[in-house]
Parts: sequence; C-alpha cells; structure tokens
Amino acid sequence: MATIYEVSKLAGVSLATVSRVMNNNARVSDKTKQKVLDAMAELGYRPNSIARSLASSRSDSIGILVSELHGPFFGQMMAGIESELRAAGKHVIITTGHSEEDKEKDGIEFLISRNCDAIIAHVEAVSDEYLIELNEGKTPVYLMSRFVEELSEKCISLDNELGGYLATKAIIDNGHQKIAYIAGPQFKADASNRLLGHKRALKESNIEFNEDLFFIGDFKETGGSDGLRYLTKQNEQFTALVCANDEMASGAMKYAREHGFRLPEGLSIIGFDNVIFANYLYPTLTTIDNPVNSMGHMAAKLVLKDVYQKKKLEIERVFEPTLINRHSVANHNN
Amino acid sequence: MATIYEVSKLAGVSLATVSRVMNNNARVSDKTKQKVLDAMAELGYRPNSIARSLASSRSDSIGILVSELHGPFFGQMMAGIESELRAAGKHVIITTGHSEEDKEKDGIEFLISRNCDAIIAHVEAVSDEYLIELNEGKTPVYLMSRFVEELSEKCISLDNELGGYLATKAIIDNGHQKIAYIAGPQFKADASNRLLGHKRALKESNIEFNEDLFFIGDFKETGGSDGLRYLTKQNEQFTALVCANDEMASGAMKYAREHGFRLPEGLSIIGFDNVIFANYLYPTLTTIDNPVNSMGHMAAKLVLKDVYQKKKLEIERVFEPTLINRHSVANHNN
DNA sequence: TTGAAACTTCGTAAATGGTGGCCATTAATT
DNA sequence: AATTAATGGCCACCATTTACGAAGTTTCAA
Repeated sequence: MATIYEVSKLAGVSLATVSRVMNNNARVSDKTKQKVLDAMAELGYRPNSIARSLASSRSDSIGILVSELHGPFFGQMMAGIESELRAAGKHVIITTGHSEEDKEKDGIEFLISRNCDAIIAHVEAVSDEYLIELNEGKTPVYLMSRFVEELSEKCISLDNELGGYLATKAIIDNGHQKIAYIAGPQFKADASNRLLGHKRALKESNIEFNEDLFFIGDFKETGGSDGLRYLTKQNEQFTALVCANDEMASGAMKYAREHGFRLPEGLSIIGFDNVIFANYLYPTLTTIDNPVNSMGHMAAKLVLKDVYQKKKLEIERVFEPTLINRHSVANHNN
Repeated sequence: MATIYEVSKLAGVSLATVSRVMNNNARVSDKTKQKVLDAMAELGYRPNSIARSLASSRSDSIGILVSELHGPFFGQMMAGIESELRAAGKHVIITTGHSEEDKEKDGIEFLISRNCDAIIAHVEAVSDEYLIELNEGKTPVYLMSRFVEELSEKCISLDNELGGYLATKAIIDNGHQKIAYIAGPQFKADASNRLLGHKRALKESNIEFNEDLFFIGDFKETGGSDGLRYLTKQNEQFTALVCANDEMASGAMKYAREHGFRLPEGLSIIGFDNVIFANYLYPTLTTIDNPVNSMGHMAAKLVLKDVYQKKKLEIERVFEPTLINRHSVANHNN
C-alpha cells in the first residue's frame, strides 16, 4: 500500500502538504491540491487510518456495544445508529457483550483501545459505578436503553415503566381481571421497570399481584413457551397474558395454539417492543412500540453534537412507548 | 491511560521487556515477568491496540461487511462469525454496504485501512473483477453467500440453485401446476440462482415458465405484498406461490390473508431462508433452510485456519439447503 | 578446574505511517 | 516596500514491535 511519503514524492510536494490536502484544515492552492489528488489517485493511495488515529488520537469511528448481534431489537438499534453516523462520514465498530459482565467490560476495553471517539453501549450486566468511572476516562460513553442518574446527559432511554403500565392498562381496559405476566430477567433494568409499570397498573385498578400468575423468562421465545406452560399448571385461571417482550409473546402464542387455546378469545396476549414480525404473527400482536431505531438515531445525533461539535441538533433523551393495537387482545367488556 | 513506557519505568525494565511479557513470544525470566505484571496491574495498564497494530501490522481483528445490520439473515450470520472468532480471542469490526457499489467499496476500504487481518464480506453490488483484484492486496477477503470461480478457496456459499429447485419441486410434488414466483433483485447472485433452480424444477416437470406469474421483489415484506397484488391482477390463475425469501413470503401471507385467501387451502406459499420467525407465522411457513449461522461459523473457521494458522479445522465451503416442511403448502394430489 | 561455546535474558534504537506546530521561503497583492 | 497567502522543511510525537547485540549464566569437554 502506498504511503503518504510516496504520494508526496510523486506529487513533488512535501509531506505536510499532502497531509493538509487530506485534512483540508489549512489553505492549499487549487493547483497543488490537484497535483496531490492526482498523485493519490495514481497510486491508489488510501490513508492508513491506524497511523492517523495513533498520531491524532481521533479515529472518526464510534464503538458500539450490543448484547447480541442477532434479533430484531439490536438489529434496529444498530441500523439506526449506523445510518445516522455514516451520513456524517463516521464509521462504526461493533462488538458484543452477551449480557455478561466480563464480556461487556472486555468489549468496552477493546473499543477504547481502538481509539474510538465515543462509545454507544447497550450494557446490562455491568454496574452503574463501573459506568460512572468509565466516563471519567477520555472516551465518552453513551448508554442506550439504560438510565443512570449521574450520567443522565448521556443516556438515551425508554420509559419502560410507562410501557409496562400501558400494556397492562390496555389489557385491563379490555375488561380483563385475571392477568398473568411473563417478565424478563430482572437484572436487566428494562425488564424490572416494565414489571414495575405492570404492578402500578394493577394497583391502580385494585387488582392484586398474584405470584402464581408470574413467571420470569429469558426474553426469548422459549421464555414465552416455558412461561405459559408453567402458568397453566398453577391452577389459577387467567384470561390475559402480558409478556415483557415480543419474542416471549410469540413463544407463548405458539405454545398456546399448540395446546388448544383459541387466540385471542381463549387467551389475550400483549407483547412489548413492536419488533418487525409482531405484525406478521397470527393473530397480529398487540404490543407496546419501542422506538429503538429512532433511539439509535438519537444516540448517534447526541454523539455528533457532543463529540464532533455539530451544533444544531435537537436531542431528546427519554422516549415514550406507545400502545399498538392489533388483534391479539380480546375485548371482555359487556 | 497508562502507556508501556510507564509500566517499564515502574517495573524497572526496558520497553522491550514489557512488550515481551505482553506477547510472551520471547523468553523472560519469571522474576522480571512478575515485576512487569505487577506494574501493569498497579497502573491498570491496557495495551493500545492501535499502536500495536501500527507497529506489528496485525490487529487480531477481522472486518465484516454485511448489507444491513438488521434483519434475521444478517443477524444470524454476524452472530455465527462473531462467536467463533471471539472464542479464538479475535475481535470483529462490522460495517455495512447496503447493497450499493460505492458503499460496499467504501466499507471494504475502511476495513483495510483499519489493518484488519482479514475481511469476511457479504457483498452484492461490486463486481467479481473488483473482488479478484482486491484479493491481491495484503488483506485477504472471504466471501459469504457468493461464489466466484477464481476465489473458490475463499468462498462460503449456499447452493442457491439447488435451494430454488427444492422449493419449487416441493410445490410440484404437492400437486401444484400453476405456480407463481416472486424473485429477489436479480443483480444479487443469490436471487438469480434461486430463480434458475425454480426454472429447472419447472422444466423437469414440463411446466412452462410464465412471465405473467413472475414478479421481482425487493427481498423485503413489501416485495411480497406488492408482488402478490401484482400477480393477482394478471388474470392468470395460480394455486401456489414461491417466494425467494421468507420476508417476502411473510409479506405475501399477510396480503393474502387481508384479501380473503384461505391459507394454505386457497394459496400455498413457500419461502426461503428459514429465518427465526418463519416458525411463528400463521400458518407456519414451509421453507428452505439456509444455514447462515453455520456458514458464519465456517467462514470464521476458514479465517482462523488460513490467517491464524489454526491447523486442524475442517472446512466445508458449499452448504446444501434443505426443505423444511411446515404448514403453508397444501397438498393438491388425489 | 577452566575456558570457550551456547544459550538466556534484557536493553537500545529504528521502524510503523501518519499529525501538527513552528519557522523560513517564495510568490502574489496592495 | 510591506503585507499576506501558499507552501516547504523539520522535528517531535503517538504507543508499540522487533532486529540486533550486549551482557550474564550454563554446559561441558579437555
């Protein structure tokens, strides 16, 4: 690969001038500029971004840490971040944390060691303290779907409590009283906040929270099927099932259909997240919209504003979930 | 952040010795080694992988280029690659090409400029010639889901023609004769090969390919719904619809249900890819399994073998698709 | 017992491919 | 002639790797 040195030689200018042309941060006459560009083209020169980054301690790349690379949730999130940043000429370096503390830390340290200009992380296993300390380092860290008081300026989050409330409220408004709940892993803040919202909605309608109608799943399809199997064995009737995410809802729907429930007449189900395929399930899934893609865009904008000094960007840090009515909830009123 | 220099000072040894301890590629006495390790721990030292990469022109990271970050297909692919590489202590840098030539090239050049030790790319828009030339550079490039004769050693691909054949064959075996086809964008090799397979199956059963029962979609849900709308307006009867991927199949199913088709009695639909949610559609989607996750693992193994000299890995370069029978195809025999 | 060969262990310094500050030089403008 | 714009030339610097070679230590045959 050609180096800047060869370019300068071919163009008959100095190293500094080539660097100036590349970064166009200093005045260079059009004529010399053209000579340099021609030389670059002729040599097929591509700046070595590693060397560049080492010398300037910038990298024009942003690290992203997600729990998993697959699944509709993270896909939408990454896509949102990437498209916004790419439009601004920045690149993205993605790695995973698998919701395990060690791996999350490892991933973050990798991103830091790659001189990322900023990190956007969706972390679930590391502590708030760790994140606070991390933020004192030279690489700013932004958090997706997590709210840490001390870092409130750097969090893009969803009001999960409100979402949990809206889901259960929608069920209650349709006349249900016996309501089961399949939660997500409680160490995840999203999951525990959704549960809080669920409890608030119950309380507001004077429905008692019933431990026998409660199951903690894994946020995957199996969590939904396992959960529903467990719940049906508790000798407690219920007409509706609130699932803490759509994947568990789809698992529950499948299990329900295979075990003779009529949907939604026999069992109403509501999900959370409004992932793409919620609209393709049968019956189409009533759920709570989680605007992850927009949140990804917003996180990227926040980085552009803070780190790259793009001034006039409007930042919105807390997103509100909304109810998406489809056909998986039956009306039991009248 | 502490540097190697500070570590060497604290440990009372030279820079080189610290480097040796880090890479343990040269003999260092246990005593000095311990001193160095202690100093590292005390300073919380983390090697700067950028500097390291510049000096050694290795990076222990592999570039991945996918078309999109979202969607079940790429998610599974990335996850497969990443988990295999991570287990080997390598990191992954992901970027996107959006199926556009410029962006794909840009992405590849970014990865090269980041000193990736290898690139695993799922590219659709760039030409074979470009890829061949690319491979003469110092960064080896591996191709996912694409077969280029000259680079056959570096391609992990699916026999899409066979898959296309199997799908249509399955439909024909169920007694269908009037078969519509919604293809993917024909500049994508996957899509055009699947179509070839479809035509082969038709020919084998002496069914003529009918232009009025053919639509080119975008590989997304809209492609399926738009396609089915178009097809129903052609005044040609058909009892089965072959879709070149599951997402279009789901779009078609939705459109069909909304327009009064009974599934699968009124219209049989088969997909391709066997993405996660195919199993959650209603009716569950009969489709062709595309083992992307395994292919991702295999691509990673290939890199480990070629680039990092892990010898005893078994490599399988061409994967065979298989038919997954579920409930979206009705039997019209007898 | 001894001394040279062989091997360990570790330091020095160059190299990696750029950035960016400073000052000097040259050319164009006023 | 003085000012200003457009370069060139130099050099320190970024954090690390790695050839080279200099000590120090072992081994072993004479």
